[in-house]
Amino acid sequence: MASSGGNMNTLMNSFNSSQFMTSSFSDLLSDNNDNNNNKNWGFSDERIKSFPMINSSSSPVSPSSYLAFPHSLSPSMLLDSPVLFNNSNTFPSPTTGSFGNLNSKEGNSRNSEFSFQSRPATSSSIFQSSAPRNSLEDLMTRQQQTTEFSTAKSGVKSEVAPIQSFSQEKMSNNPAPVHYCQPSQYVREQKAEDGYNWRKYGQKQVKGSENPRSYYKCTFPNCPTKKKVERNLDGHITEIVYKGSHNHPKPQSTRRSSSQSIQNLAYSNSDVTNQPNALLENGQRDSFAVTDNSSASFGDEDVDQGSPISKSGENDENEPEAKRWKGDNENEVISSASRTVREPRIVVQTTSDIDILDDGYRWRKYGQKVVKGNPNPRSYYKCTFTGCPVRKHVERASHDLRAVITTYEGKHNHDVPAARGSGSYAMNKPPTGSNSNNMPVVPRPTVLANHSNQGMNFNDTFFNTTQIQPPITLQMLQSSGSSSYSGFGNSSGSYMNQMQHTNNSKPISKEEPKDDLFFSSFLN
DNA sequence: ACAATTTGACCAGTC
DNA sequence: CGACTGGTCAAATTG
Repeated sequence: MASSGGNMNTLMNSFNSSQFMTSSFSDLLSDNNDNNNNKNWGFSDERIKSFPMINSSSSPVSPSSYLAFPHSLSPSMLLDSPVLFNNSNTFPSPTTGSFGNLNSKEGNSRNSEFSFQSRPATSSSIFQSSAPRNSLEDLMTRQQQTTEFSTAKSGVKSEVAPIQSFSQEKMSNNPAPVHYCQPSQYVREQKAEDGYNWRKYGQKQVKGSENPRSYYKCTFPNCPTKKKVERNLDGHITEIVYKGSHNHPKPQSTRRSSSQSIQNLAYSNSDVTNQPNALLENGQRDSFAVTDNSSASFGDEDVDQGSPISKSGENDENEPEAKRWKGDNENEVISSASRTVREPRIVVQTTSDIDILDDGYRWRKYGQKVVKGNPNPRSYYKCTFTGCPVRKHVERASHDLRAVITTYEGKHNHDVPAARGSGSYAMNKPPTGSNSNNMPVVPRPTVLANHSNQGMNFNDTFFNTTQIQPPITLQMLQSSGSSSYSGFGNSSGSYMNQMQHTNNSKPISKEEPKDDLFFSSFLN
């Protein structure tokens, strides 16, 4: 995966292809084997692939690898497809956060992996289907049931729904309780693994919950994947949130069955979009987002850890902030009250060699702090548009005072404010000289030129999904060329996510007094 | 002796 | 600017 430019464009082309837009889910599935490069996001008949953002490089995610289902593709279509939540009596290991399938051994691990299989119902399983085909209602019912049961059982409110919901209304209609898990089963499940090796690096008691939260990192060298596991007082996992994508195949030696039945599985970062049933944290739960694993050859791999169910079906209004993992921040798009999810962060350096433009939005400064490693203060800004979750912080690089590092978090849910002067951004403008007002600008990949910040289109579905990726570093920018940003395509999906707010042609800002002053102070 | 886990301290971000 | 919180580090502890 040498470079992202071509790859990115290629994928984007497929991304926007009419075929995809008009294909049924089944069609999409059928394409999976035919064109892995661009459609590896499909599901097999028996299981859902996890679509980990695997690249030959360590790049966690390719922005172009994300695919979202258009609205024309309804959730029910997906649910009617031969994929369902796997029947599972398992429970994730409280120790590893992984999942085991009590009913399966190595031999059938493929099926025991968390999947959307259509299987006969059993009274004890959570995600099992009670009908040959799952309907949206069925799914929602089970989700509701699961949530309620877990709450009743542990006494600890599960603040994120176990499975993504496709419609908020559905969440409140199914009070029927369901047995969650047999104690004996749970013991066994604790032995289960999800196929990856994890190292616990921290544990903490978070505010607002009695449940201790454990932090795990994937032990694979350079793998950025992390997960946090929250357990109730009984030791049962109440929530797992994955962050990042594995950049390696599942270790063979530890490969285990890992049917996943859990109260909550939340994916932050790109993993949210890895899951066909991922709940978009921004509330766009009626949209599916799956990821194209263009470079990975995971054909033999079972569901990646990143494939579990969704994220919290929580409602922004209902979920205590304390339960959210920082980095899930896309929720803020919907609920300005939420605090967290700040992850997709893009670090964009603007130096004397890079054009510095206004990003077109209005910002309110809400904080400033000197962070370790850089004597220069870092300013914190929020987009002033009501309800817009986007934030950014800006700091002057410690190694080069001419360099300004801007980190964007979140996605604008609105257009660029009007009356921003004239002119529009020049994409990939050569790094010559500065613009008229010396305002920082977020460079925009050309491939996103069609992306609208407003509509719930393909890209928006994805972009509103939580995506957590390492920031674009100064080195990345420099090595890839400041004008082309070719490195973004390969290195960070979040880049696109974050850059989306610059996709609209925006006039150069002339009216951001605060920013003007702020940035000018850096640039003068 | 080694690896894994625990846990208090530190840090970044937010209010 | 200080308090608060979640996430991470890393020394200490445990197996």
